[in-house]
Amino acid sequence: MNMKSSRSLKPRKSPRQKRSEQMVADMLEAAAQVLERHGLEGFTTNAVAQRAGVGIGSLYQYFPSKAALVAALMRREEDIFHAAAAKGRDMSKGAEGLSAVILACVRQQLERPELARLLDVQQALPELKAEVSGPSLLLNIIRVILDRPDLPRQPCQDVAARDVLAIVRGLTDTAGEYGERSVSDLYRRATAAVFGYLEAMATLND
Amino acid sequence: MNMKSSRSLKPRKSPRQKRSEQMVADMLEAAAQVLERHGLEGFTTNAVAQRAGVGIGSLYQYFPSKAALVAALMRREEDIFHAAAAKGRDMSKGAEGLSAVILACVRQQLERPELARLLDVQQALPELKAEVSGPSLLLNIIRVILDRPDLPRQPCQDVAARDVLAIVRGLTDTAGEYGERSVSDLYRRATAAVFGYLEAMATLND
Amino acid sequence: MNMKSSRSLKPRKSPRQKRSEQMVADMLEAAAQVLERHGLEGFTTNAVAQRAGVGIGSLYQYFPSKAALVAALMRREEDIFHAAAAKGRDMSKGAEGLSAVILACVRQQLERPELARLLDVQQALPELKAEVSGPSLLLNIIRVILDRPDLPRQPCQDVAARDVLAIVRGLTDTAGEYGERSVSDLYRRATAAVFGYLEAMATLND
Amino acid sequence: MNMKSSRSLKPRKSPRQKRSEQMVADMLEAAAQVLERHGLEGFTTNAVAQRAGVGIGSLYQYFPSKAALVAALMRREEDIFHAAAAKGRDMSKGAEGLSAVILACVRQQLERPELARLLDVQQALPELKAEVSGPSLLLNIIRVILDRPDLPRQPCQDVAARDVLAIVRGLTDTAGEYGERSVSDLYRRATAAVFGYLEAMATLND
DNA sequence: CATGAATGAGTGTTCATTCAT
DNA sequence: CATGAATGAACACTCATTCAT
Repeated sequence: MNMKSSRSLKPRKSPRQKRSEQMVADMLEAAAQVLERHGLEGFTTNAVAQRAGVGIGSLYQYFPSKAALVAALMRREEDIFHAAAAKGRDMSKGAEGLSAVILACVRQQLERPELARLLDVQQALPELKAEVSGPSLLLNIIRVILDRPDLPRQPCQDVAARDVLAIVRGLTDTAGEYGERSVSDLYRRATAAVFGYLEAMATLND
Repeated sequence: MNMKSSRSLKPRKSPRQKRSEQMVADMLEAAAQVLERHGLEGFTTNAVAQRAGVGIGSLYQYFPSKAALVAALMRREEDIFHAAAAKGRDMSKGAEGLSAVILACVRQQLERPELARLLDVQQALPELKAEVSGPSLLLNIIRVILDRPDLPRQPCQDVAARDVLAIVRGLTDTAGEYGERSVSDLYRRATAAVFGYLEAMATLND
Repeated sequence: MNMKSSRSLKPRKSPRQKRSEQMVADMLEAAAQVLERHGLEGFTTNAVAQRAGVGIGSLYQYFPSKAALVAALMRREEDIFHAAAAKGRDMSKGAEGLSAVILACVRQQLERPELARLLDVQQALPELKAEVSGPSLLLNIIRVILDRPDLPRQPCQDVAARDVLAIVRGLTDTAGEYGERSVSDLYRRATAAVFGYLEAMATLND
Repeated sequence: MNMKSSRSLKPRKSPRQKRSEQMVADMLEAAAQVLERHGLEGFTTNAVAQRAGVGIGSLYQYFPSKAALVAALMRREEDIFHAAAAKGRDMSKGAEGLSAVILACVRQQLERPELARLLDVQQALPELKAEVSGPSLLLNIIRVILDRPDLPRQPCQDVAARDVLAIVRGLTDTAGEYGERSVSDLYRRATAAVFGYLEAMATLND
């Protein structure tokens, strides 16, 4: 993982044309697959290019560096995620909204567990720290939902939101490692943990 | 991170003599420090040897590969951990025991957050997957504690134990990332999450 | 600087039409500017095309290779040069003629010092060695001038002509490196060196 | 010629031991030969290592970068040079001293013409500009010699010294390009040029 | 046994050149 | 013709590992 630093992580060309868009999408999917199948060790730019069926040079036309590729992949996953989670935000009942978000997390994780885990790891790399919006979008959504009146009042919304995410992430990551496949089962447990936490915290504060 | 695979990860020599024992300990601590201070990127065998004040050759005398070094480091952390957690197992009250384990986890994490996080990451490397006893020791302890009559009955003790650990891990890792320093605060939240989860799961099953 | 070898260095099309002529000129000037501003390191065909405001493909339509582009640029500089030097050849007095040539050299050098220096360097590339007419045109002019009766007789006109050029080149290149800007000053010194050499050589031979 | 920048150009280890010294010497000689035989194009770190009969890794143990290797090679040539030139400084007669220096230059150049020329070229690379002491040592020697009373007084010693070197460099480089082999012949001409210049400059100033 | 010089496969990245549009 | 996306050979450099001393 030797990436040249100090370089923009933005994709090189805004893919306006259909061709480019498709190419970028292909490369990202290839990156995702290489990461899943061969792990961090096998995750080389050349491998990604090969899997995408393009020359290594092409990859570098769209992503100025390996770090940029990883960042873009993270953004992609974020976006899928965010779309699902956003629905939760629009629900009037906080409990329903939160459940929807949790379900989205569980689904995402169980669909591509290795990918999710490895991206989580990468997020801590110095080059990526700032670049990627991080889970802040998701955090914001959760913060908003936690404000709904039907949910137990939390001592600190920020911390609560962060913890909710942390709990779900811990559960899903571990589930992924153990090869769990059942969405409904994991969903049930994650919900239990989150709501259990929220209630316990609310009680604690009285 | 290019490690030759298919190689035993056991230390090369059972360090019977005092000198050797000390050396191994020094190397492990050096590895821990390099990992903490310079991250995955800077975690090279040469750097570890240098920090330990020994030749690279010596390092390879005690650890047949980088993976073995990492494995040993994990075992070391495990052991520290296990010692603390074991006390929880010996308490009669399940709630107290579980709290003790949680406290140990939180302490461990907040003491050397980066180290814990990075080791977590490495745990998934194929070479290490099987080798390291994994969190199973800890898991066993938790399983035993969950059997105590004062704790809510769980549908499946194994899954519950795993989830408890996952929840704590998620919370502590995230806390580490956010630079949290307060043991008591994090401990309170982790306890809330775990007990909240256990109760919710017990209720769910009725 | 990875140029495919064994390829004609002649421009691909004799630019009969105005448009083409202009394009070739633009490209050459772009090449000159890139070379000056970004040095050998930044002198890439893509950079040249971009600066010229044309597609990289167009550049290759007019120059079959990077070497050909460099060769053409050399020829361009040669030509500018030659025009100035030719005036010297038409003067009746040898001393005046030679002075005119020297002045032309000095001017050329101080105007675009980096360009001149870098082209000098390239001249030695194997692909360019033969292709470029070389300084032979200039050499011829100097040979002719050295024949004028008012100049000291040289043991060997060919060598003398070559040396004269070498001396001027050495002085101007060095001056360029040191950032000299005064034409008159450098001109004075170059004249001194050249005439000093001619006289000394003539004396030597008596 | 893509060298990572911002890196010390000092050799990595001061070769105190015989082995290291020999190795460094071998690598430098290998670098010189590759540069001579294959030109700038073929001058790759791998080629140098291969010619030296060592692994590429070894090369990088002694030189932290390609630029450092080039710098060291320059210093080596400098030193050989300097030793020869220093003798000229110790002669009482300025004319003799200067002649000795010129002879040294000519010899050096005709011995390994390509090497000298290519190193001259590299000297202008940004990474090397400051690092290499440059011709300043030689310049200093010449400055000192020019002070001898038997040599014509110059308007500016600094400029004169620089010009003397420039003239010799111009002549020797060109001679190298034309494949000249006769030291005595080139020496005669270089002397003529230098002394001719000095006298002419002295006269000019009266 | 300790050492660290030596190794070289493997990494990220560049850039001259081609060719389908 | 003009274009620029695509290509891939080649490069500088790293680091896990070995082995002669």
